[in-house]
Amino acid sequence: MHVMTRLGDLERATMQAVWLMPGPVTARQVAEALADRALAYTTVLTVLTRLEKKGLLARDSGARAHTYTAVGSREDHVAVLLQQALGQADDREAALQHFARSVSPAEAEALRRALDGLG
Amino acid sequence: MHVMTRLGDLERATMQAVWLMPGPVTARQVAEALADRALAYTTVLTVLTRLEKKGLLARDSGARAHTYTAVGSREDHVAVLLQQALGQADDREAALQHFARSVSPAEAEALRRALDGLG
DNA sequence: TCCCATCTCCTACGTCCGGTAGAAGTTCTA
DNA sequence: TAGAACTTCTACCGGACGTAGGAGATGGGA
Repeated sequence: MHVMTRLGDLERATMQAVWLMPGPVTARQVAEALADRALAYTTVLTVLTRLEKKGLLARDSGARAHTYTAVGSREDHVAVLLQQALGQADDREAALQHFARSVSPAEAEALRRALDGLG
Repeated sequence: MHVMTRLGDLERATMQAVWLMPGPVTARQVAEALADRALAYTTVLTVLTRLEKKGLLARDSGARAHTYTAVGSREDHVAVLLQQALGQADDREAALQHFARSVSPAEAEALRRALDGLG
């Protein structure tokens, strides 16, 4: 997965929409999901194309209306973002320690469980 | 610490330089630290000003040559970035679990220790 | 005291990214 | 076959950043 993960607001909202809908999605469906923004259909098309170029969506041009599928899950995406953020650190472990102190108790618990499950 | 805009390459390099040097720093010192980039002095000035506007640096205009100090540590900064990344998640705990599986063993260990130290 | 080196401030320009969308061309369908 | 629905190409605009010059202020040395 490349490092092209810099998303704008609309791009983010588009990804959310795609992640929420099950299976491959058409531009029209995305447009409807983003109906509150009252975007031109072609705007949605453009955004989908850009997201494909960024490697976040895969396009199936088979049918008349092309369909798009998220390449990774939302959690995968966030994991990448987290890794990128961590990449800014000089001392990754120190940064993680700071971070650990900044999460909620429930999140700390979730982290503990995940770490325990690593084997 | 509010939500700061993203940092560009030069801005990031500037922050690194400031974090590496102890105590308040003058523009000239930063310029020297970034000597490999052969920047105009005023370029450094501009970047420092922008970083101040973004809340990452604090300026002391007392002396003839103003001095700049990092508002937070590099680890603080990374912690904020990590929180921001986490903010993209729908299910924060699930995202953390994915993340936990993506860190190195040493980092996992550091995380465990930090979590244990939370009390 | 006077001049130069140094500093700050303001302004600006070019570029890239992201939001937004129209025009034109293609294809399905009633 | 006409119109609806789709795709492709191109474009414009604003904001963020990298980059920097000119103008004005000022301290230190000759």
